[in-house]
Amino acid sequence: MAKPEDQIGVVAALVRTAFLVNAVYSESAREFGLTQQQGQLLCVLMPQAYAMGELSTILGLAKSSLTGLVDRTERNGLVRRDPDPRDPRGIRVTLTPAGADLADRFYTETCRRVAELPATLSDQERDTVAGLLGRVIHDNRVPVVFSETP
Amino acid sequence: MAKPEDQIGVVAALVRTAFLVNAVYSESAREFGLTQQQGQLLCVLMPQAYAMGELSTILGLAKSSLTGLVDRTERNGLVRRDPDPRDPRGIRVTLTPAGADLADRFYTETCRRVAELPATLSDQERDTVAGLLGRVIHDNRVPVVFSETP
DNA sequence: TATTGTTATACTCTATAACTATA
DNA sequence: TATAGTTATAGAGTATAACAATA
Repeated sequence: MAKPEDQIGVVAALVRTAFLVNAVYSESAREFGLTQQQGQLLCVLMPQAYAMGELSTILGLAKSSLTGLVDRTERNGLVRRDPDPRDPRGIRVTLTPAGADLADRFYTETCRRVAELPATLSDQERDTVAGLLGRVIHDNRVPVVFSETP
Repeated sequence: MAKPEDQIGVVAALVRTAFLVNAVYSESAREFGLTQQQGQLLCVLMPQAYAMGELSTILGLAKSSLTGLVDRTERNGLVRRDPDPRDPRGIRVTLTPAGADLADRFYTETCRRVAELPATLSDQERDTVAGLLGRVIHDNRVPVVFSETP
C-alpha cells in the first residue's frame, strides 16, 4: 500500500522509471550477447531497413558513432550494409536472417520483462499509464525505437 | 488530440519514455560539461556521501567501473575520496564544494527540462502518472538515483 | 556546393580477473 | 577467510574534425 508520504513528483517518477527500464533493457540485451545499443539497433531495424543518416536521427547519435555501432553489429553477423539502389553514396542497413531471429527473441523477452514491472498495477491502471505516457511520447516526437507490434 | 489508433501498450510506453528521458538527461549533463554517468553520480551524492560498494549497488555497476567513474569525476574536481573513520579499508565519496554547486545547477536544470516533457498533460494527469509510476518504482525497489527533494 | 558515409583520434564507460590491504 | 577497493586489460560507445565520393 502506498502511503501519502511515498508520493513522489512527476519528474522523479520519470527519471527513476527511466533508470529502471534502462537496467532491465540492458540486462536483457546482455543475456542475448548484445549491448543495449546493439539491441536497440536491432529493434529499430525489425520493421524496416534504414539509411545511416536516418538511424543517426532515430537513435540520436552522431553519424560516426553509428558507423562504429553498425560495424560491430555487422561483424557479429546481425546486420548487413546493402547498397541503396537510388543513390550510390547511400547504404541501407538491414537485419541478416540471424539478426532478425535474434531481434525477435530479444524483443519478445524484453517485452516480457518490461511487462512485469507494472505487475502490481491493475489492468485499468496499466492502460491509464500507457495512455498518458503515450501522449507524452507523441507530443515530444519520440522516435519509434521500440514498437509494440513489430 | 490522441486518436484511438495512437494508443500504445504499456511496454512500448515505458521503453520509449525511458528513451526520451534518457536523451533529455544526457543532453542536460552535456551542457554542464558532464557525462550522463557523472551527472547521475553527482545527483546520488547530493543528499549524502556513500562508500564505493554502496554506489556500486545503487548505480548497478561493477565495483571497478565505479573506481573509474569516481577517478574521472575526482580528476574534474567534483568529488573527493574521504577515508572512512570506522574502517581504514573503506572510503566515503563526497561532493566537493565545486561538485555540490554544479550538482545543484545540473539538478535544477534537468528537473526543469524533464518537467516540460508532460507539458500537455493536465495537473491532475501529471499527478496520476506520478502516482502510478511511483508505485512501479516502489514495487521494483528502484534506488534513489534522483530525488525530488534533494 | 551540399549530402552520404567513413576515418582518425581521443575520451568515457563497462566488465572480468587478479591483486592489496585490512577485518 | 571475507570484505573494501584498486589495477590490468580489453572492448564498446561516443563525439569532433577531416576526409572521400557522389549529387
